[in-house]
Amino acid sequence: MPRDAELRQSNTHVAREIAKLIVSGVWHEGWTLPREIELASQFSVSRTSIRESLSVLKAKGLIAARQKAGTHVRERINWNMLDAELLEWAWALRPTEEFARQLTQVRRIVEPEACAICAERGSDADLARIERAYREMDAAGMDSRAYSEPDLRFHRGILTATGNDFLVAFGATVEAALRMSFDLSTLNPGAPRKSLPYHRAILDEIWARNPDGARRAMHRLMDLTERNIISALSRRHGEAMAAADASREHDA
Amino acid sequence: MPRDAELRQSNTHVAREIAKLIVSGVWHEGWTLPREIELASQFSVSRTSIRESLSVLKAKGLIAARQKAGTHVRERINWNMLDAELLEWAWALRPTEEFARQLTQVRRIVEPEACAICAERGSDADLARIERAYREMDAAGMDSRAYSEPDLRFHRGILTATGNDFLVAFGATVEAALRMSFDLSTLNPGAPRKSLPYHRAILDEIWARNPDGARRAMHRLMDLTERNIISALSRRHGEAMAAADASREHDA
DNA sequence: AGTACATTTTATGTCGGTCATATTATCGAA
DNA sequence: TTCGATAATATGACCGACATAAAATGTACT
Repeated sequence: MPRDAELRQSNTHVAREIAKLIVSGVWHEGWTLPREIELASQFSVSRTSIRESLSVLKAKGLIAARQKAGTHVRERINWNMLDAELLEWAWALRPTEEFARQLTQVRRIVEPEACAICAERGSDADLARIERAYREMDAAGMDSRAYSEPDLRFHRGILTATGNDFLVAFGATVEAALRMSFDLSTLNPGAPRKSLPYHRAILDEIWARNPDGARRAMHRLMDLTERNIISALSRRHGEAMAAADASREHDA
Repeated sequence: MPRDAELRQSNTHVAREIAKLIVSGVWHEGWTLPREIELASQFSVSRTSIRESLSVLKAKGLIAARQKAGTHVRERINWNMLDAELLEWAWALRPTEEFARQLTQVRRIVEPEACAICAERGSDADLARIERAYREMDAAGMDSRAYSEPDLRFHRGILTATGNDFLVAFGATVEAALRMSFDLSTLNPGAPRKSLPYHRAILDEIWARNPDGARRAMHRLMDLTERNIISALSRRHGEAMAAADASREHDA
């Protein structure tokens, strides 16, 4: 369990907590955060650990430090929102509809084009890898968890097949989007599974070395994904409303 | 001078050096790097400083550490190549044609779409900001340095106007591409300046709230940029060849 | 011999403290 | 009032020790 192990480590935990305060806006842009010693006592860790946490957040563009002047929150424009951990934290801490909308919008821009490039230039070995991922998705049945993992490999496979390191790096964004879908799949069971034939269509176009068709097929999958996310979120919204009504009745 | 100040700081320097070894492939994927104590003596800094450097590289996805097992280079798929510093390092350390090609390819995918969204949804205040950046580009004349800075603001302005945090984060990639163009502008003076009317055309389409036109106009700018980069790189290649010939003559 | 379990080893993780450095803030003299 | 010297202070770097987890080794038992 590498992820859990990481979370258990104190510096990762502290980094996450501070990131939470920043991403949620409690510590807004330009804000000078408490001195390292004060942070250390607030989080009950040593100054060394605080410094390691801060250096992680510095690396992700959230904060910057200057001697004597202190450490301040950088403006959003410098935040590396395409970073894997930051995406994970942002969704886990604030699973908003806005986040989902924006993430889906970026996927719609990047993935169809990547898919076209893959159809044009992907090696047969790349395509075989994607095919394997597809078969595992098919074999997963209705288990969202078992479906989600090869699904990510399918999309990462396409990005990797482009041979473009920056598109490969975009895999972190896709991963975040799929995690989001997975989180919402309890509200909309079976929705992921419905995407299987769309994946088949994409793969067929790629095998046929048809860039335009591949782009369109990926675009249709993005449409479906967007519809699923929106309906899951509105359902969540509805449940929240119902819960509020129930609590009002209970109060009365 | 925040950038210079940062570079002077020892942990940033060490992080850059180690990143160089990893990005250039000297320390390949899966490689277990020397123990922290050994790194400390190699780089003549304390273990504390090494640890801060490593935590930066961990944050960027280049390496991962496990107690007792050591620290290893993660596979490329986990590298956050869209990170601002990593982009800067990668180009500074290995200014290859492949890097330029890939970076340009990603811009071609993202920026035209962002431009269309900007034309559709950007606020008048957003557009005014882009207009101001354009005017400063115009006023910069033939000075590449003075032209480059508002150029970045122009493109960042479009990304910001989309209201999408992930597209905003893509600004780091655009920044890297413009820095690359600037570095190559000594080989191809005046090339950046030729892009001015293309920027005007983009702005006109955005003001006209014409998404399709804006997308096409941005696409034309990307075409021009790609041509400029390729010609500068082939010129550099030619100069390298000439230098090799000269040295051969000298040897003979 | 081979396997399951306990023990040792070791590299990263955490701690507290000290000193260095840069930059802000303060104070004093012209 | 302004400019320059000085003091205060928050981050940056260093050190040495101990904690922890996991790999490697050793040991007992089948």
